[in-house]
Amino acid sequence: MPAPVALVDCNNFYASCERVFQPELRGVPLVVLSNNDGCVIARSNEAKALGIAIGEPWHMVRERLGAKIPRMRSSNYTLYGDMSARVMRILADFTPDLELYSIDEAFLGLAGFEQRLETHARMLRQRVLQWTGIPVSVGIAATKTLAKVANHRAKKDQACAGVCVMLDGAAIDAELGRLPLTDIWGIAGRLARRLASLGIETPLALKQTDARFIRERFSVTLERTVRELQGWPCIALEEAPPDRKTIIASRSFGRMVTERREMEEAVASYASRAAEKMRRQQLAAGRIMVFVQTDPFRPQDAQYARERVLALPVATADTGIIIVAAHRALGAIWRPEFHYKKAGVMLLDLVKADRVQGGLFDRPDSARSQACMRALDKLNRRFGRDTVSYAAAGVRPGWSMQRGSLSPRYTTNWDELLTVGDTPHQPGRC
DNA sequence: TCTGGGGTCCTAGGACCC
DNA sequence: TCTGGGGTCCTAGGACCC
Repeated sequence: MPAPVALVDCNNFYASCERVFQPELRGVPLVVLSNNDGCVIARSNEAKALGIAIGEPWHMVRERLGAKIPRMRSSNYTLYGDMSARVMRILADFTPDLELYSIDEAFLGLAGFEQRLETHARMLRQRVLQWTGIPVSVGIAATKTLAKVANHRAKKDQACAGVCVMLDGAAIDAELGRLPLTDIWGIAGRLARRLASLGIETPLALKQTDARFIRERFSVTLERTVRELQGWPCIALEEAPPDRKTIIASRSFGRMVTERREMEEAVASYASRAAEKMRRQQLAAGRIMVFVQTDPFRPQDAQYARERVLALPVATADTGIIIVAAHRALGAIWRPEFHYKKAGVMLLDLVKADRVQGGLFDRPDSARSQACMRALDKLNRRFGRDTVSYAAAGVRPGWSMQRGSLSPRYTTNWDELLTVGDTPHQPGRC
């Protein structure tokens, strides 16, 4: 019998966070909106009852509900991150085996608590509510996938009062027979349709399917889901979060961008944000990708979407270099004739910074550092303001360079890269 | 001049998660 | 008029190199 695992999930997390500090939002329909107040990303129970869907455009909600329009808040990720950290610190008091799964969810290994699972869970729930004001639901089962199912039940079934321990075989099967396939972790619309076409229409039917058959017809991932439904843990608790493999900074624009200069500023700021995130995680990037796209919701406009990947000469966490490289990548895909709705910067091939044996700057007065600073100056002059500060660019000693330890495929020429500021755009050339 | 296999990289897209 | 952002994993064709 494997140790039980709990999934703790904050109810309507973003909406609940807003309510903690704004009591007038309690008990009324409330939605939290995405960037530019574009669409709904969180709903209170009262808003769910109005039939508002996640991802529904805000303007459509307003049109549809007219006088019954819910309260709304623009999203505030700083607040949510802070509240999340507070909740997670409390959870850590309830188990030594904690996996922070997302901003509002955590898995808890409960080895040693087998005899008092329910009371333990109720204490946890009570303390989180009392100390943070955030209501949570707790689902406990033999595997992560089943803990998700139990959590779902804890949320939906009033009788559970927020906690559901699901360890009894008959009770599990009854629940799995009731749910749609898409309520199972890892199964969305496409997979559910493919399964249904084989006569597998409920999680219970999936559980009773031969796992090897599933691996052959689908994938090893879905096979794991089957075994997890059967009660065999296949997805381990990951207490130390794995390092990120990519970091993205992107935004939809509030209005169409048509000027290259405007796009350059946007991309520079995304590059800078992505690099900051990366340095916070002690990582360095081997490649950078920049993408731009028009508005797919305007079919009457000419559509265009391109991305350009650029290998950096060495893996680096240096904001200045990232910005210069992003600028260069943008030059390769920019076409003046389109109206752009979105752009972004992705950092790829991330490696531990301490294994890089150096980002770019061995000494601030090295030739390369000087070249980079000149490139930054050029960018700043071009944009007419301090787009990139040296401090933000991380121009400082602390990384010593050792080319020999780096992958030989990072062969881009720095001198070429750093002249980006004044090379005119040449189609097809990067 | 013709033949071919294997490997990596780039670009693009799909499916899933929160 | 108004349609999110940040992730993971996988697939596939073509370019290019050896």
